[in-house]
Amino acid sequence: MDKKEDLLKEVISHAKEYGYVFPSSEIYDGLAATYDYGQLGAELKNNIKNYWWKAMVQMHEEIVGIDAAIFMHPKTWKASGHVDAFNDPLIDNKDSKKRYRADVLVEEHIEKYRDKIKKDVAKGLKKFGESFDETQFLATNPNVKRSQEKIDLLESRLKNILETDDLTALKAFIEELNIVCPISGTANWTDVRQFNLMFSTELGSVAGDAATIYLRPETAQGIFVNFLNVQKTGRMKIPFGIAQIGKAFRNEIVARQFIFRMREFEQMEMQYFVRPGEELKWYAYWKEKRTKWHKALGLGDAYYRHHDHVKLAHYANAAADIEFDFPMGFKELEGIHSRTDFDLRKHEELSGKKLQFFDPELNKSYIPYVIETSIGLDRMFLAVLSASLKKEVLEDGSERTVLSIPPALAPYKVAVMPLTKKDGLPDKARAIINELKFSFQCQYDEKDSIGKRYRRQDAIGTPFHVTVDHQTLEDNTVTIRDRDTMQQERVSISDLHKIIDEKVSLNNLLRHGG
RNA sequence: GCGGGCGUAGCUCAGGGGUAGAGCAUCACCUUGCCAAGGUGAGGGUCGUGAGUUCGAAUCUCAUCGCCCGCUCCA
Repeated sequence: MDKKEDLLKEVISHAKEYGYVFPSSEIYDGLAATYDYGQLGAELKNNIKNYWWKAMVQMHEEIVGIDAAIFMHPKTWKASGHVDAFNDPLIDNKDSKKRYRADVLVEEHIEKYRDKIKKDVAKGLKKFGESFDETQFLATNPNVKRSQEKIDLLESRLKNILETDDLTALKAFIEELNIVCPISGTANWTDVRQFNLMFSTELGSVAGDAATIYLRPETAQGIFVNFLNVQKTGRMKIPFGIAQIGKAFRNEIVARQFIFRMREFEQMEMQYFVRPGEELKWYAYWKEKRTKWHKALGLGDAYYRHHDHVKLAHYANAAADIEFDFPMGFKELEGIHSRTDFDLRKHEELSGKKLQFFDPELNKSYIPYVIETSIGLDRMFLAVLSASLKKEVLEDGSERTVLSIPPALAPYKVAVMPLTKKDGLPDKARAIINELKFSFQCQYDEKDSIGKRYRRQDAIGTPFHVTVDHQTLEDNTVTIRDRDTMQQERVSISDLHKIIDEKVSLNNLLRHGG
């Protein structure tokens, strides 16, 4: 465990040291759980986006991409369920220091009465044997009736309290029911506090005129509200998908673990619209497809595992996570959800617009079912970074730090360096860069010993290192060093482009993971 | 929010009432020339912030702020 924590620390400090990720607003002592992507981080992030976008949009003629606004009509969040489902009343037990959802505590309390009824039924069954009529028993047995009345009463009171958002009453209710913490066994509770998971802000510059709107907590809704626009203008036929990359905002109660859980984060989502009844087929299809996309990167299959949800969100009828072995252990990297027709149906209800597709084969209209693939870009970034960071012990016993980022994602593709900064070698190196820069992100470095420069490039993850030496001036050959094997090869300058392109091009990735 | 840890140079840290230190990094020059380790020199810190004690505080006291870790939510 300690080892794992240290690993995350190493990733964080490496990320900072080499310009991948900086703590946000650092000169003002930082802002909790907010990070800025630096000069190399921005490149890596863009490359990841690119790989995703091309694999999803470019490789699928039935998928198109959009870029919806972060601001959306407030009704959107009413429809999606975020307004109701993501306002959690929380309460802490002062003795055990554990935090609970206050409404869940009450529900669990109510559950006890349900268990009691079950026990009574079991008793009844035992007593009456084969002649036992459960329906009649439930309706007539005085114990059961008493329990049921209690359940009904408590449930309606809870509903009432939740609907009025009366936090004081909720705490009083918990105290009245003598609910205790399962850990400490005490009823020493803090006040109930509301945690709104959505960030609100004001739209409209004149005070008083302003309407409260939210920063989107997920990008998916931008796709759903545009379902009809895209379907009609793109003449899309089911099944088809809409992809989007964009920021989303969640006021997490606790945002932590570096860029794994941030309040401002970026999602890469695709909603795939299918015929009702065919959703589980497509769900399986996308689960496999997305897994392939990940594994094509070559970080190692052992880093991935599936986690199928047993407990499903309010909108889903099947859900699985692709989990990644982060420095903190296996955690969710991507979610594949079968969202049914929940979202479109709700939007249809609240907007009054018909969000359906006329299927000529079936000769009828229906609200499509949706399969969602949703990956956290920042998490993907962390996955790539943490799996790539290695400390190697070389044959001679010395150590090297290498960032073996998949070449297609690496910020710099090639470093070109003169062996010495004399005899015109720098000019020659510059000349090579001036050709390569049209295809690749290049870096020039002439400072320090050549060995030191190699190690610097290893540390930032540049896959190829080209060195110009005196022989270069005679026959136009250079040495090219492979970051991972440290092997060098002497090649002609005119072959450089081909050699590098073969390895850093997205094409190969897309062939295997697209 | 609660509990724990930590704030001294870009990084890692030492120092513990008497005017700020090391290693690495950075920059310049010299040297070397294919795997981070040569030499010389330079720049860089109101010791997180504020108050108190003291002749004197980076050091002691109090407060405050920030960051990190854990706990319930999620991509």
